[in-house]
Amino acid sequence: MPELPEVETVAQGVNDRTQGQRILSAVFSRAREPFKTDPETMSAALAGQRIARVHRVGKHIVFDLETPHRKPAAHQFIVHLGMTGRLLYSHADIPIPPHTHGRLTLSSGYELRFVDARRFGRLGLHTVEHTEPFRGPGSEPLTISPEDFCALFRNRKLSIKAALLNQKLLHGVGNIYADESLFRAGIRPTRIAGSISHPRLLRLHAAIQTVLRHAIELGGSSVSDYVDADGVRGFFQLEHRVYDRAGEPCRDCGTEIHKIVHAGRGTHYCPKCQR
DNA sequence: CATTTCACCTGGTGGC
DNA sequence: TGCCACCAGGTGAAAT
Repeated sequence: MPELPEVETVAQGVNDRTQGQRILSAVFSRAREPFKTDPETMSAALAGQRIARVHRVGKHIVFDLETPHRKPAAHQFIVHLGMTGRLLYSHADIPIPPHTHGRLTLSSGYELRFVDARRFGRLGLHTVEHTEPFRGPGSEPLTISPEDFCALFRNRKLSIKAALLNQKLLHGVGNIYADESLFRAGIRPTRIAGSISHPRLLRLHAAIQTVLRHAIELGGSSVSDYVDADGVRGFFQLEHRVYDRAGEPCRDCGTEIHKIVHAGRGTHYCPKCQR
């Protein structure tokens, strides 16, 4: 499932391949609305624009656009991959895969295709005129200061895992990286967030940044069917310490990794290393 | 307001 | 081998 490292990988790949290209046309299927903006409005807003830059904000892929005269466009194009969404940079001759809900035809003869079997992904426009650029719902895990990070959890009565999954606090961390970060920080996922000591939270801040950076270097985790803009899988799943390792020995102490359902999600931890 | 639960969706998987 | 119930989880709405 695409979380921050996977979204970062896709955004970088799309930026490398499409920066500077013009969008000749944009078409979106009407079937059952994976859209925050209606398809006609999006098509009209995107056609003829030039892709100035593609980058990541939280789990969102953000397209900065320019008009043909290189002036900032009125909108940013926002893509959220949900669970199974893919943004594929494919030559127009390549057959269109099933579950393709959107296609941007580019000046290079290639297309950017939004493919999403489970339809949890979303496409939309963010209006830039008269307002600020898209900022996402929460703070950026890779740039938040240690003190601001600790303040997010002060007096919170929910578990640290539930807090990490709440995108309004920290955006970009999902189920895999929450479990992996908590293992590396030695924190039980069910611990009440507000009860964790300051030094331990600082350790979590560092663990999250280390894990996310390492995962980006390896192109993300391909646990279900995640692939990047070129259809290539990531390798961070080989570095997982707890996620999807229920019953296997902890790499640090040999204890069996436990799996429970917590905060509505499969939650993996080492009962000895994480208190 | 803060927190928890649940529906959405369908391909892959495990059990028989 | 084949079939089918069930699981996976990001998000937002509804419930508590």
